[in-house]
Amino acid sequence: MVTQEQAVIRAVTSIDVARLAGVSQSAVSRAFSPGSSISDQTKQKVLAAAESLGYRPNRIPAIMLSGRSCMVGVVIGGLENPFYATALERLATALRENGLQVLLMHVDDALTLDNALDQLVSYRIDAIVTSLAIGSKTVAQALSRLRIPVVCFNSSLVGPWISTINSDNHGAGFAAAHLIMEKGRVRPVWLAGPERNAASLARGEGFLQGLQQTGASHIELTRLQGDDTYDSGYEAMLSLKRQGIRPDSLFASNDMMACGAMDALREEMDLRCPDDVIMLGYDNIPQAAWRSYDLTSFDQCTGKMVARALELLEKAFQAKDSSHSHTHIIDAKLIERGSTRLPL
Amino acid sequence: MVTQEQAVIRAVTSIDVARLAGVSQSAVSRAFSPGSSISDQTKQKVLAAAESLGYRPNRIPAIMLSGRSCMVGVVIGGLENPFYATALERLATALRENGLQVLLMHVDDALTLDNALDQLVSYRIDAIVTSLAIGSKTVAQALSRLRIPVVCFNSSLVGPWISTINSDNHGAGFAAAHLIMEKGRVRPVWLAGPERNAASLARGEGFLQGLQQTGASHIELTRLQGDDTYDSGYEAMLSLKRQGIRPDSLFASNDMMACGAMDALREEMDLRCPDDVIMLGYDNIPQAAWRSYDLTSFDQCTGKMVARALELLEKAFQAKDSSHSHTHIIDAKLIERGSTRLPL
DNA sequence: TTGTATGCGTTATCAA
DNA sequence: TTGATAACGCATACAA
Repeated sequence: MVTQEQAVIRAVTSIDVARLAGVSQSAVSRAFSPGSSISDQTKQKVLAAAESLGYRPNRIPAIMLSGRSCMVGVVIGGLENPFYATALERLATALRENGLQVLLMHVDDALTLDNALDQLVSYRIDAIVTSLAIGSKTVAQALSRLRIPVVCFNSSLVGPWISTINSDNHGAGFAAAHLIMEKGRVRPVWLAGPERNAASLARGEGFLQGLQQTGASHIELTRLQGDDTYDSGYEAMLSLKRQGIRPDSLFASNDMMACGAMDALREEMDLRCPDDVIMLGYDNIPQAAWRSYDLTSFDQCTGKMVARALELLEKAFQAKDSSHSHTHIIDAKLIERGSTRLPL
Repeated sequence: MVTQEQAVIRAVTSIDVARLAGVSQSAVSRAFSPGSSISDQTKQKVLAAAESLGYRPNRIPAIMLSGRSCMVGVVIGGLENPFYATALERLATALRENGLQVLLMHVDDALTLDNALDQLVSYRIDAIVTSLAIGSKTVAQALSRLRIPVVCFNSSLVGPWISTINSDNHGAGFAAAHLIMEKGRVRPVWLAGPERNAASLARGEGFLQGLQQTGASHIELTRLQGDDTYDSGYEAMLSLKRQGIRPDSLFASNDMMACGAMDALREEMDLRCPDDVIMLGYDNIPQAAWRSYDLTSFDQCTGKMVARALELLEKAFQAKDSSHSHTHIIDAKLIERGSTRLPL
C-alpha cells in the first residue's frame, strides 16, 4: 500500500515560507516580485524554502490591493460554429500573451446574459470581450451599467464603455455582388443569418446595394432566411425547390449555411457548383477549404480583429475614464476557391 | 455634447452602501447572502441603496476567507477540432450550472504547460479539467504537484490527485473491426492519430484485436499515421495511392481525418464510399452528419462524460483529501450512417 | 537591503 | 435581528 501523504489542511502561505527561510514575510513577497530590491542571498534562501514547501504565490490578495484582477470575461455563444471556436482560440492566446486570463462565459441565449454578467463582475474582471451578435438595446444598457470596458465583435451595440470591432460586412456583401455580376449570373440568392444579427444585416444590405449598382434590370434576387446553421442552409434550398426556383448564384451570410446549401443543391436539386450555381460564404471556416465544398469565402482576419481588441483593452486600462466608445472596421479578405471558379 | 459622468476612481464597496442605507456593513453582506438572518425592512433599505450606487458584491475577499474560488481551470488544446469545441461548450455550461466559473487556458503544446499551470494556480482555482491527450509522465507529475483535483478526458495520465474519464476507446475499436468484418471486407486500413495520443493508441489496439479475433488469415491490415487533422487524412490516402494499395475499408481515429480520407478517395483515387470503401470515424462531430460525408462514427457521449466529471469534482470538493485517483470508462455509441451502409 | 505595520473588501464569530 | 471585530494572504509605505 502506498503511504498517503498528510492531507492538506491549509494552503502554504508566504508566512510559512518566511518562517522556514528565517526572513520576514515581505522578503518572500519581494523574492517573487521581479524588480524589487532584494539581495541575491535572501532571494535564494526564500526560493529554496518555497520550493521545499511547494509554495505558489497567491494572486487573490493582489487583486484586492491593486483593484485589477488581470482577468477578462469572454462572453461567447455558438461554439459549434468552427468560426467562433477558432476565434476563441486566437483570442485566448492573445490575452494570455498579454498577461490576461480568460474567464469564459458561454451563453445559449440573451435571456441568461444578465445573470451571467453579474457573475462575471463579481469576480472583478477588468473588461469584457464578447462575440454575441445580439443587437438589442437592453443588452447594451446591461453592459454599460457595469462600468468596465467592453469590446464587441461584429455587433451593433453602442453606448458608453462599449467599443466595437466589426468585419467590413457591408463592403464584403458589395464585393460578393460584384463577383456574381462579373460572372454573368442573373438569378442570385441571398441567404441571411438570424434576423437580429447585425453582421448578417450589413452583409445583406451590401449585397443588395452591389446588385443594384451593377445589375441591369433583369436581376431577380431571391432572399431566404436561415439561422447560421448547416441545417438551415440545407432547408433553405429545399424551400427553393418547392417554389420551383432554380438559382444560378448564392451568397450566404456564413459558411455553415453555404455548406448546407451546397449539399442540398447536389443531393436534392441535381445542381452542381460552380457549373450551375456559384457560391460564396463568410467566415472562411476550415471546412470551406475541404475538398467536398471548396467554398469561396470572406475571411474576417480574426488575427487582426483580436490584435485590435487588445490595443483597445490596453488603452482602456491606462485611461482613468475609459467610457469613451470606439468603432473599428476590419477589411474582410476574399478567399477565392472552386465554388466561384467557372470552367473554361 | 453629452455630459460625461464622473470617472470612477474606486469601485463601490459594501461600506458605501452601508453608509447610504444607514446600516452596518454586516447588514449589507447579509442582504446579499441568501438565507442569512435579516429583516425584510433592512434588506429592502440595503438593496435600494445598492441599486442607487450601482453596487455589485465582490467575490474576491470571499475567496481569501473561504479558500475556495469556485473557479475551475479548463486546459484545452485544439479548438479547431469541432469535437473539442462542442465538448468545451458542454463543459462550460455544466460548470456554470454548478456554480463554477471557467478559467480557460488554451495551450498549443505541452511545452508551455508548466508555465500555464502556474498562472492558473496563482488564481487559486479549485480544480483543473483538461482534455489534453499528452501521455507524458512529466505532465502527470506537474499536475500532481499542484495538489488540487485534476480531471482528465481521454488521457492515460495517472498519479495522485488525477482522475481520468475515458471513452471506451478499446471497445469501440473492437466494434469497428467487427462491423468491417461483417461486411466481408478484407483490406482494412487503420488511420491512427498522433503517436503519443493515448486515446488513439487504445482505439488502434481494440481494432487490431477485433480483426485478429474475427478475421480469417486473409486479412491484410494497413496502418497509417495521421495527426488528427483533415489534411493528414487526405495525405494518408495519397500515400496509399503511391503504394498502389486499394483499401476496401477504413477506421480513422477521428472524424476530421476520416473526412480528409474520404475526400482523397473520391478526388484522387476514384474510390467511392461506401461502395468501394466503407469508413468509420470517431467523435461524431457535426460534419460527420453533413451530407457530403454521411460518416459512421463513434459518439463519445460528451454529455455523460461531463456529468461524470462534475460528480468527481463535487466529491473532491467535499473530501478533505482528494488525492485519490479514479478512472472511469464511458461507452461510445456507434452512430451508423451511409459510409457503412452497403447498397442492396 | 530588510523588517514592521497597515490596508484591501468581504464573511464569520461573537456580543448586544 | 443587528453591529463590532477579527481574519483571509499579500503588497506597499515607512522605519530601521
